[in-house]
Amino acid sequence: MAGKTEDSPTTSERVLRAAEALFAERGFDTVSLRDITGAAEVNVAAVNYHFGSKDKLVDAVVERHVNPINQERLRLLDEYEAQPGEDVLPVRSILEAFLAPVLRHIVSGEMSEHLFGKFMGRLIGERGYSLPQKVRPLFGVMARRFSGALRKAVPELSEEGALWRMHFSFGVMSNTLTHGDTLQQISGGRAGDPPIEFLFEQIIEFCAAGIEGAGGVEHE
Amino acid sequence: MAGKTEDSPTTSERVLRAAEALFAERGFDTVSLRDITGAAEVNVAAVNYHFGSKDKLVDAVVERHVNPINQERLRLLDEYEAQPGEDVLPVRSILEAFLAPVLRHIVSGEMSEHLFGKFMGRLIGERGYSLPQKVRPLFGVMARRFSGALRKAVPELSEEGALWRMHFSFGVMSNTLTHGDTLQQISGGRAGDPPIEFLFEQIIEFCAAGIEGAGGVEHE
DNA sequence: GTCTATAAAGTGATAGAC
DNA sequence: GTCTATCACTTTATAGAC
Repeated sequence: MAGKTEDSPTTSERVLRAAEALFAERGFDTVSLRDITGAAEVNVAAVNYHFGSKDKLVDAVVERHVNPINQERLRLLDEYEAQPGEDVLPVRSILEAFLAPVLRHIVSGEMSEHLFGKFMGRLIGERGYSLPQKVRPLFGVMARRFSGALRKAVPELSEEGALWRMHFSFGVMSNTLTHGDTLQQISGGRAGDPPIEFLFEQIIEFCAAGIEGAGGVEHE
Repeated sequence: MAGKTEDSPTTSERVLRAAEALFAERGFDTVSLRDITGAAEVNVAAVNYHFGSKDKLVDAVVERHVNPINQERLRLLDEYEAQPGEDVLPVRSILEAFLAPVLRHIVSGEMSEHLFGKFMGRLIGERGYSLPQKVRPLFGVMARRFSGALRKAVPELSEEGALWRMHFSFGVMSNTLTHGDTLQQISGGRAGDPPIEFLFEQIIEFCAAGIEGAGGVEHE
């Protein structure tokens, strides 16, 4: 079921690739099975044959991109923490473990920057928390591991505070990916056109400062 | 066309209120005219009579919530800047002018926190930058005014850097509104259930630190 | 595994009576 | 300004031939 050669992709792969591009561009609900099978140049019935339903196809597309990224995030955090030398992992490294896998996913061309940003935005905006079963648990693990690392790095942080600050950081990344081009339009080009690597560097800097500038983080 | 009394809302108002709740809950494209007119308890034909089309209804709903918030943002920034005493408006105040109108919009019950968050998320995720004509110009004005204020407060910031940092801050707010409840689910309740006012306070703190910790913000 | 043909339901929009 | 009835279309999904 996996990749075969570059030149003769499986029918189900043709469907997946066409689907992810169309979903990113126009949204999960707006895109019809006919749009997908048309772009993939396969028969209308192929989707239901290979995936069971449109909903399951959506889940498959989501899983295909989100799980590898989250796994890589956890792997990187492990790797950084296992490094000898420093006994406390600095905030910047934690953020890097969190953000770099997304950057690599983009740069490696799994999906173009433009598409992947839109895809993430769609996923978050349209699907909200009704994420497929197969991607949900990893998010729980990540929340625990990353907020834990953060609390070691910034001892003043409560668990609650650490979780929310991770969430804030996720918001910065997600919004930048999804709507970076919006800023450029709104500002009439005055926001420049910084390369994605530079933007990620800026995000890490912004978020690290935000996290380290942690005051009281308990309500009441 | 405006509000009449509390007890006998206009047909078009019934439609608007039903529509915004449904759009927030389920997305612009997923909700049908029949869903809306059913919830509003008006006739199917009423939408086309009063608004012309479903698209125009969507625009009306968006405009109704977004424009007042943006106007209030600019008004607040004017007010703060006109205050004697300090000659440079601190970053925290700039962020407050940016965020407080959203908080007020929620607290005043124009739309509930839950709904408004989802609504913003939908708007951003599904509509992207194809915002209605009537709300677009205000965003341009805001980008200019707020990034200008920021550069006065943090002279090291380039125009580009100021715009991107405003954008980052917007991302934090937008993502928190839209997916605050997601964090609570992911973390298994360990993120607590902080009141919205406290969360906004935290966001301002996070973003102020992120903006003030501005290093080099020019690429190349 | 892939195709055609079609079922069954839902969509936005509108004409025309009241 | 509100209603019913209906048009023209698209949607997902599936049965059955090959």
